[in-house]
Amino acid sequence: MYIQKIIRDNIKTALNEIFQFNTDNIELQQTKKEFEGDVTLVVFPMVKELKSSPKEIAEKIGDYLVANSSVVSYNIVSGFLNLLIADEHYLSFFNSAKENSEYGFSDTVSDEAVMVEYSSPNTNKPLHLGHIRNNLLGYSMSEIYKASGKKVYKTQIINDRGIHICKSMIAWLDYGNGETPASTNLKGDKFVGDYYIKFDQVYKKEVEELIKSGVTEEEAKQNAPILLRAKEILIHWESGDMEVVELWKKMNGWVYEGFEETYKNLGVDFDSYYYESDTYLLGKEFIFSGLKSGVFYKKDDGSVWCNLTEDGLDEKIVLRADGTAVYMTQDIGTAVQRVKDCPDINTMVYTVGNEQDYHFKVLFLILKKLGFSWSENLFHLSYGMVDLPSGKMKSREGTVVDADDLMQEMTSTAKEISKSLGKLEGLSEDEKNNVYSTVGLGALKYYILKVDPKKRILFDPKESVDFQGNTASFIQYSYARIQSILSGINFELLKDKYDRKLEDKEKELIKQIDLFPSAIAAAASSHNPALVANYVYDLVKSFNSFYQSLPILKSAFEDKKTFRVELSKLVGITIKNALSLLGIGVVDRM
RNA sequence: GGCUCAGUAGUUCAACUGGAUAGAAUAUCAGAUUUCGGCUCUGAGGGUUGGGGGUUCGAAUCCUCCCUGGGCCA
Repeated sequence: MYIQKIIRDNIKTALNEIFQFNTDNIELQQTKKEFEGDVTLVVFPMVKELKSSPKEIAEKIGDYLVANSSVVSYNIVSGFLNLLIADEHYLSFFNSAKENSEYGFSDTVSDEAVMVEYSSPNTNKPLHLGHIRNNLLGYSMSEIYKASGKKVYKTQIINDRGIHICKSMIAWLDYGNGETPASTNLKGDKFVGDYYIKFDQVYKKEVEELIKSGVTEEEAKQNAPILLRAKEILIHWESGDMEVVELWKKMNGWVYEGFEETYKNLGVDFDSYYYESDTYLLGKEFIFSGLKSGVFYKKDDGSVWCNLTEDGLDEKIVLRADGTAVYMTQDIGTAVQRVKDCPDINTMVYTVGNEQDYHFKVLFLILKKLGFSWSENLFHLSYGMVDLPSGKMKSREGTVVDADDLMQEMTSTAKEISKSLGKLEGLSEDEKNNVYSTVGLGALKYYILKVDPKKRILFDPKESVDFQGNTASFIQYSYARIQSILSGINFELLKDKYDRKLEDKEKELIKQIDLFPSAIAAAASSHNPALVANYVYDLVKSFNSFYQSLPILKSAFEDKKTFRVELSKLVGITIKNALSLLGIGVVDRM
């Protein structure tokens, strides 16, 4: 049982008994260092309701708590009630948590599931830095939901159809000479991506030549021969032309192999996959039922629209005049399909960049108007762009940071640093490589996840490999240090009873550990992994302060030493568990 | 033009979603230690929270006008 929760309950009873007042709005916070106490109740919010002065209310609650709970004393500073909690309370919490290697994770699983969509790439080019942020956010949120007791489905929708893949196809037909990823020793997604680039080069050249021959720029852009042929392929694909479909399958297959490798390296995975080629025709049935119920209306040209002006938005097209689907149509259909596939879903999270904020606002509103019960619990996990110092990333201009290259770079930087520290003697080559990638990728993941998703990140590769400061390496290092402390301990000599007053640093550390579950809950409800990242950083700082001022001796068998060793161990478990929610691993030595 | 998100120490980020004197790291500076400077400790300075106005016991946070930047929509 967690300390803050117990105090919260105690205060509730106190309010009920003294004032016959019931509320869930109890504002607790950690007491600031300058004041005496452990937990602070802010009494201002109840002043109005209770029609009494803050001081009077605080006194009454304080007296009640001292008499009826583990609060030993209190003080009041202008409407802040600072409560001092008995050591035994911390010790009993500590005793119940210390052997639990799953500490912090919920041990019950809700019947209701949340589906998290992330990654969702196009199949014409490799994953880049933007996808990395997307994947890390999606994966991390999934793990955080799980830890908070939710059942989770991880999924993605792959944009496998359309003109972009046809461009790669036509370029491969023209210039591929029958080469394959295997024959060129290239990763499948890179291989296909190269033909997309090839297409663009040829296209630009053709446009230039057309302009020289006297055609206007606009016309040239639309009528370049290679583009016309790509469009033709798309039409063949849509009519189910066997030859085209086979080629399409083959090339997408290469891409998927490449993607899987990247996902594996990044440490993310999925429970299911949706493909646009399966879903792009979905959704029309709901347009028709929406027309009947008056949610949508038809314009003279036959296109179908949704009027959202009453909700402060504008009108939105949901079906084209020729009866073909737009993105909105598909997304409606896909959402319904997902609930059909997994009936226990009651929440869906879409991890998509903030350039689509408006799209999702509209989508959620339309689903609500169509009357789906689950539409109340849709969330767009929107994130800012990852910029480079040199400017915005554009796939055609070659300034993208490729996901695989970046991961490789991070790993080799970690290798250089580890080598110069030289603490990995005696490990096998495999073990060493594991350390390098855990540290290198950890640095990347933490650097990205510690930032509020809404904000844009200026990604400076140089700075990201700076291992000083608020970084994963710093946290991983603390974990490794704890393991090295534990490795010298004879656990059979340890005592299991501690009868003494806690020292400040010890208490501070226990308090910090105690906050882990609430950090998870907060991260889950605000859809923000950065809260977990900041939590673990604070924990490590508390630990370092504890570690520096209180000796932890290797031959621990006295009360004090035993206690500190076991406390360090629990800190290690907590760090490991918290990092795992961010997809970051730990190592015993580094 | 309309909508929307962001703006916090020199820099990168926090601030438990309205709570106490806005905190860390990094950079800078000053001490300590010594092996010429690097590593490690200790400490200091650094802020009109983009700007003005409002709401209340209390505002970085909420409302309202501007300014700057990003993104959508025509």
